[in-house]
Amino acid sequence: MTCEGCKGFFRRSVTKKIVYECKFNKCCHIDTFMRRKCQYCRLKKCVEQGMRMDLVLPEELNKTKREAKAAGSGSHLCSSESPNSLSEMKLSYMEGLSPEISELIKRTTLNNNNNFWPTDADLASISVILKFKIF
DNA sequence: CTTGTGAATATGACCTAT
DNA sequence: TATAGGTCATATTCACAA
Ligand SMILES: [Zn+2]
Repeated sequence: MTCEGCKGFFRRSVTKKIVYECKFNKCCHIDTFMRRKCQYCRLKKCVEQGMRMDLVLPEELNKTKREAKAAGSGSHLCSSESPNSLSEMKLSYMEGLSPEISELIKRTTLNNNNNFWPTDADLASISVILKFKIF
């Protein structure tokens, strides 16, 4: 649940993978006025309040979706290299990982119900996960 | 060092889609 | 119906000339 402003801000931030920077101490007070003054702290608060980046359609997938729609009725000529599903896309990030890490990621993000999300303890035990852009 | 101006970016209220 | 992406007028920031 969020306002339209933060909804748009969050979506733009995630899809474009923008990395903001706080000009102060990463602890700016965010309200309807100040939210426009520090994007870093705004995004930080969005996450703190529970907004999840994994609920934003990754740009790469969104692109194939748009292309499919733009193609109109004739759904031919679809020789795109882009992934056709979230699972397919996430799998491309699995290459080169140890089987243990790979399995852990699969179990926590690919096949299970939408409500499951790793706890801080889970994340701490697999800091390697932070390397993935999609997170 | 101020001010004006137009381009580039970001925002958010409203809309559409599933 | 709930929630996510799309739209685009408006607002803000930026670059640079005067
Ligand atoms: Zn800040």
